[in-house]
Amino acid sequence: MQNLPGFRDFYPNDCARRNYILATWREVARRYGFVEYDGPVLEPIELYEKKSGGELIGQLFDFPDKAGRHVAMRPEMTPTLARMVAAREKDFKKPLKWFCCPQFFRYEKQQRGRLREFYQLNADIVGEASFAADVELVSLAIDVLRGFGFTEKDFVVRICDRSIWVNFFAENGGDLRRSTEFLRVIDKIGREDDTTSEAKLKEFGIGLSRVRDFMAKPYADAGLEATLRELEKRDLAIFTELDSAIVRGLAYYTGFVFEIFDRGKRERALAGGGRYDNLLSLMSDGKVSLPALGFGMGDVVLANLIDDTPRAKAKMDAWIAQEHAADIFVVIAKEERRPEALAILQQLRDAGLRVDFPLTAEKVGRQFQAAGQAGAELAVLVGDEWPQLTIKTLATRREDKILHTELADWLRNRQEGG
RNA sequence: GUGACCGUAGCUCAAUGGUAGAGCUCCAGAUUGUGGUUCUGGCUGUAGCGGGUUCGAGUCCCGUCGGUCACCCCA
Repeated sequence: MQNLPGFRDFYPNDCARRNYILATWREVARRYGFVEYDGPVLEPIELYEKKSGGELIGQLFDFPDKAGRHVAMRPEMTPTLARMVAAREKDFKKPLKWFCCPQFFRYEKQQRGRLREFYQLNADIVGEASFAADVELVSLAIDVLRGFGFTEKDFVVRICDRSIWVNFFAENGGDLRRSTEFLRVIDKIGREDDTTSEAKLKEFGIGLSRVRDFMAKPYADAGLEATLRELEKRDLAIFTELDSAIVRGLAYYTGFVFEIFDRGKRERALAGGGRYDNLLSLMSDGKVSLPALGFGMGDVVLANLIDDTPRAKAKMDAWIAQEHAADIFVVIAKEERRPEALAILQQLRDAGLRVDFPLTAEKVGRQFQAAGQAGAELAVLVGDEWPQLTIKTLATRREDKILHTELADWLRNRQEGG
């Protein structure tokens, strides 16, 4: 039996890679004062129909459950977050700084950087309308990537504000009721050929050349200017670029938006997000109205970029080696001493050390080989000299002989000595 | 969902339509109480699956499943 397309088996090394990514996400998010939350993996389909309907539904893993409820595997977190916040909004001091590392499911044809199952860091700030929240969120996204060992040479954050396009639209005689439609056309300009874009823009009475001119000159409204200045104060401006072409495909974004790309342009977007000040009100039928913003960063593209970037790869490999390494390997040199060796083993494990040993009788040479493969620092050899032990430091091959009753003290001294 | 290319050992890959191979990994020995190197030997295949053409198919054709890439979409 093969696994389903777009779904992954996580063998120990794959699992370690995933854990590294999740651990780094969590570590940086906590450094920023974000707290972790989570919700159900399975939701009623209505939750996702509410926000946009139509196309989104086609990419859901959805099915009837045994009671006939129409349910869907979660494809994103925002609707769940909106429901959770709406239900107990008054229990939490604003602004909320919440993050989550959920596994998502989307029925799409997989290719590089896109599977049917993936993890995504989601970080959201709810209840703060000021640009300071925009800066905090982008800063978190940048520092997460720095946490993986990336620098400004590896990625760039392209930022924009949808309001500059809404203003442009109004100044060019556009009907503001159709501004969302207009933004969708702008979003696609880079991906569609010019004749298609030209034709679409004609519906709004705007020429492609005028749009191109607007994109070409650096422009920022007052809010975006403030955001950029603040990023400079945090020394994070080197990671960012103003880019009028970033408007994001989703209809619900209301202002500040950003996307993060690798400089080599080999991968899909690493992350994307923005402000969605009206979404909570929409999702809660007007019950709760709070400004909000957030971003998502997926593990698949991120892992590709880590593999492509030697500095980041080395950092990950070091973490994994550390995570998997045993502290001590107990070598049973005389099988008759196995009971004594097991007592030592238990004593060491009780002390919180990671200790491995041969489950069945093995040649000493093979045991040392296993010790090396386990990444152990020390081998504790139990054999003929009992009650004396031989402790071998594997990296230096140095050997110390001590009484087994002195083992705990010996280890303590070694640790204190550095 | 549409299109292109690909599918041979656990992994990376060879072999004009003519008896399925190599490297790595793994296992064993050289070395009966001291590892990573080296040397020697060994295991592994329904050629993704199902049809067809042919004296003969890993090779050519069709279908199907899976993979990769592009389109689409990107919550």
